[in-house]
Amino acid sequence: MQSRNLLNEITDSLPDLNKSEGKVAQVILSDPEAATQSSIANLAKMAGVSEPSVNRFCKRFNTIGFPDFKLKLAMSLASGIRFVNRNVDPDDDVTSYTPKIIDSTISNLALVRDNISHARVNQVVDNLIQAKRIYFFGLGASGPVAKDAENKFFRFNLPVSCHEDVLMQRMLASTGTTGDVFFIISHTGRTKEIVEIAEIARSNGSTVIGLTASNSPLAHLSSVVLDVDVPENTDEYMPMSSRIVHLVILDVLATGVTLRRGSDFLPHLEKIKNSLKPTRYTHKK
Amino acid sequence: MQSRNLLNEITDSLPDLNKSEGKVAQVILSDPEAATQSSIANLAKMAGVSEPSVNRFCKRFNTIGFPDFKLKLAMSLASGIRFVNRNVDPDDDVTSYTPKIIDSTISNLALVRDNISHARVNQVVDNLIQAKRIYFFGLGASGPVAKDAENKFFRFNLPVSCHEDVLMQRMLASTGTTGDVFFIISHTGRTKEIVEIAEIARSNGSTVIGLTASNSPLAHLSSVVLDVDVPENTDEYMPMSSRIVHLVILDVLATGVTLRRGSDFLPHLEKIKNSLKPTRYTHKK
DNA sequence: CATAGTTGTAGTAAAATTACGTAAATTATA
DNA sequence: TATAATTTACGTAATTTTACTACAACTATG
Repeated sequence: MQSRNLLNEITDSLPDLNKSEGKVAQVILSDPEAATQSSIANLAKMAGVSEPSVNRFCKRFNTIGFPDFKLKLAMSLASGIRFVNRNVDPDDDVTSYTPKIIDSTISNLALVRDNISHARVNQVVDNLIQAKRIYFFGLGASGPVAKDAENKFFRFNLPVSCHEDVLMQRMLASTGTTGDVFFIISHTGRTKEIVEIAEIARSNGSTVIGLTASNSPLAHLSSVVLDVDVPENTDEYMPMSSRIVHLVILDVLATGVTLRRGSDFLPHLEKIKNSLKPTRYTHKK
Repeated sequence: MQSRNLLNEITDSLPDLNKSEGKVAQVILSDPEAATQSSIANLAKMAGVSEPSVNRFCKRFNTIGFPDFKLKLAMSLASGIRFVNRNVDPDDDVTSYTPKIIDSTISNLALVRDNISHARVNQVVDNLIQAKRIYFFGLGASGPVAKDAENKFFRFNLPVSCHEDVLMQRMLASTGTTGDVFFIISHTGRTKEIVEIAEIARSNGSTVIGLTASNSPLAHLSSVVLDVDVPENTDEYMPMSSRIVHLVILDVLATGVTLRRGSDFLPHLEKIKNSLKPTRYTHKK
């Protein structure tokens, strides 16, 4: 599959490689940038193997040959995945931490793009369209995400609301019925309150959609899970970018709903857009 | 500069190219993907020029030669910029609109990464650290962004608050003084209410930081502007991704503040993190 | 008509790939 | 457990492809 990242593929298949291929992998992984610049002869020397070994190594990863391999490698690097491990350093200055943070966000988005289950997305869109009511729940950092979701989805003339208060959430969950959709957003999927609320909602026959970490308690409880495994921020300096990923997934869902509604629905969106015009200063020429 | 995108560079320098170089550019721009795959001989034939012409073309763009050029080109493609014009289509299905939306977000982030003013970021970090009080203001879609910012910055022991209510905003702005920072988030920078509020704040000697579109009324009024020009969503199906960009910029600022605080401050962040532990189900082995 | 700039031809150098043979490792067998 | 048989891994050398350089011819411009 073209979709996955070449660098990851190499790392993953590291145990399956034989001796000389292993050496090649080592050299490439230790400095992928350099690898994209070097010739096959040079790389062979670096790894202490023959040129054909390098060539065979390349072909193992579904590339035509060495030049094609370098190309794919360069693309992997550019697609941002490389920055996964480039953490912010205590003595970084603006010029270095700014791109690092943006790149790490980009890299997380790229990961989601390549791994998200399209079937699940479709299923969630189905659920949202057919819902009698939709509740977006989130706590802490997911609170603003839930609010943003409300802001997006009310445009569809769907009965949406958003709650950040555990008591409200609990009450609503316990009065929900079949046809109600509880869309629960949680980075960890382990917050006790939120998990309990999901439980209550399910027990009343409501649909629970979890936008959360896979294999978390919330994920197991959900009717449909959109699982997002953004690497934990072990580094104190790295911001949590699961919020961003969650927001973008909500964008995807909103787009799915819009498309499903068909073009008849566009005038309605237009109307909402226009309603804001009088609140704005017009553009000057 | 290495930072800019090769495809853009080619497009921009299109008028300055001579005849044969122009032909080469045409062929490459018409199908950059193909260009990265083809040999110099093939590309020369495609463009109807000689091989050295292609080679000269490559060198014009600060590349060592054709292979290096292909590499850089491949990287440009991978960095996501290509998707700028790939809009969602009414008959797209999940498998096509999902990557389109994520890619367009990525592309916007990449743009910001390459164009954001580091000096301004620094200046804003300065302002935030020295602030007596910080207010985050946003309306509509920027409301959740402001809330997210509050969620981030309260961790720094800074006196932050967040307001989405125009009346509150107006009152706070009018009672602000020197040393107060009003951080105003607005996609358009043209919402009358928000612009007026910025005006009031400035007139009282407060610092106004605008996270908004360049050349907008709000941008002109601000003490410091972080300008973000995410392409307008002319397409009905495309979600507005300036929110995302705003959030990531706030991540950058938060990181800036953390770093400026120095390592003495890390235990404090750790404490906040730990305070959430009892609310979570622990990970099972 | 001269000169700077542009383009192509032909030769050369470099790089990558293939084919093949030897060595190592694995498995089977005595 | 030793050894033969077979597979797999690896490198050498030749071949082919690819890219680059030097130079010559052409074009346009003053």
